[in-house]
Amino acid sequence: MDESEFLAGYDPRAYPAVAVTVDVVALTIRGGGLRVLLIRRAEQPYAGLWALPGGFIRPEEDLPQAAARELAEETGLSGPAGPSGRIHIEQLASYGAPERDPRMRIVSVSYLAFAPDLPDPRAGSDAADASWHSVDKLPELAFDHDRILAHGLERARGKLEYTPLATAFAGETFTISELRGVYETVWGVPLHAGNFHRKILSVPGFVESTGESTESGGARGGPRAKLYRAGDARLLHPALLRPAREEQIR
Amino acid sequence: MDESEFLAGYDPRAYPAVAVTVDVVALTIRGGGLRVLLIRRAEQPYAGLWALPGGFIRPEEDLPQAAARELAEETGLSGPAGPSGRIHIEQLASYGAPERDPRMRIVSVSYLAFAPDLPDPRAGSDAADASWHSVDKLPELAFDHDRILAHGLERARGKLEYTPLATAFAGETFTISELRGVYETVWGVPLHAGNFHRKILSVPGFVESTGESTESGGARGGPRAKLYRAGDARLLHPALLRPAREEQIR
DNA sequence: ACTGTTATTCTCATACTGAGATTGTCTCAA
DNA sequence: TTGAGACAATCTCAGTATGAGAATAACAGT
Repeated sequence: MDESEFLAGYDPRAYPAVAVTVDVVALTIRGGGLRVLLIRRAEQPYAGLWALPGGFIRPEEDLPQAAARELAEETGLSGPAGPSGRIHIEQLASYGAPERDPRMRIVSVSYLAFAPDLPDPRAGSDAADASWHSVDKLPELAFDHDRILAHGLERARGKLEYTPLATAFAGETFTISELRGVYETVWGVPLHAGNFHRKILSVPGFVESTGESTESGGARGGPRAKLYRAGDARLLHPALLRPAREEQIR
Repeated sequence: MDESEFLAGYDPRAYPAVAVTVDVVALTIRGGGLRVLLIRRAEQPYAGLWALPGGFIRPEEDLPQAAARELAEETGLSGPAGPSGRIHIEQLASYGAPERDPRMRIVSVSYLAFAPDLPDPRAGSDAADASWHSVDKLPELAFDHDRILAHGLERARGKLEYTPLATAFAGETFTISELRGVYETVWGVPLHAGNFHRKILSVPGFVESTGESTESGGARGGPRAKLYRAGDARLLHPALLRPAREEQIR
């Protein structure tokens, strides 16, 4: 059945109510680990459990706007147009199983956000608590948010392979080692420092030199490192692939 | 605002009505070209224009079910669980700009479907007409369906690179040349036959030999070709990359 | 039988990757 | 002040993958 025909013949209000929400998988790197923003639910159902930040779309806003607003409400930061200007937001997927919310039919459009070390969240008026959780030791999540989060993590890991988005987790300028740390943290595997260095500098447009170096060597020694900023490439070519895992292929 | 709080305090019916539809970008290869299933709209708005098949989700069905149903209604074929068993369906993205439908707020969850040479569509009771259109010469489309279709095409082209989905466009068994034809058709570029052959056979799990060959040579000559079927790989490693286009990278 | 087509296999030069080693700078603690 | 360890940056080398072209042979049609 086509939209227009439906609408021509029925009063929308007479149809079973469907609500649309956005849920945001917001990732950042803090304390050496990959973390996701979670809020503790104050109300039933799943009161007391942790959940992804999200909420209903408003009548006048587009989906990406709703996602940026929900994220801003929890972190105080805005998206690409905002003051920080360095948050990447992209649509992830939609979930609409009839029983995913026990009260009514809710279709959730999920978004994935990356950003460099974000500040502590401020609990919104509607959330009992909000904080960054290591993705390695997650609490039980409300609704199907565990599935959404797993999808977001897999997307983030994949995106590092063929886009320069790892730079979105780093500061304005960064060293090759810091960038390698981003990859190692998100992928959870150690990388060969020499090969990584060679690769980053050989991919056109990934990074560009600032001409500067760090003020001092590393905390435990080592020479000063050259500083880079994100380049103008939108896709990495050739891609920077994760070590292949056989179980992932079959 | 969180879902539960909203629901605890408000009657959903009092909120602005939102409707959720699924729209399907169904691709097949016919007549040597890549084609998409379109239906001609019978009703306002955009009456007479072509649009992607789609419609409202039903209260008891999940999103993928709704997509499979919409596709089946137009083609008479079902998805992976159906009799044909060879149709691939995956979620594409969601679109929810407030003004994308002039009558009310509609959020559309789009799906992408691939299948081998599908039969002519049967016009549903709700559509004036339905047919396969070459993606190279498309008519004007209703709503934002041009954008959705463009997204679907780009997704399909990308998926051929790192998944064995090209086999979903071919029959149960196929020759390496037929598979190459799928890539050339979807990507719109000629590929080196020898290198393609080497590549396909060297990627583990992409295809497996049936031990058979074609009954006769090609229509215009040439030896009989060996027949293969889809292998058990879910990801191609290493990937089969399109010739890089500089404009795509920056 | 002859010509043109196409499947399949090779060759070879170039590019990319993983693993390991080298060089030199820097921090820290004895 | 000096020695030990950490680390940035570069290099080597073998193995693997890719692009381009060519060779071989089986087949259809004339």
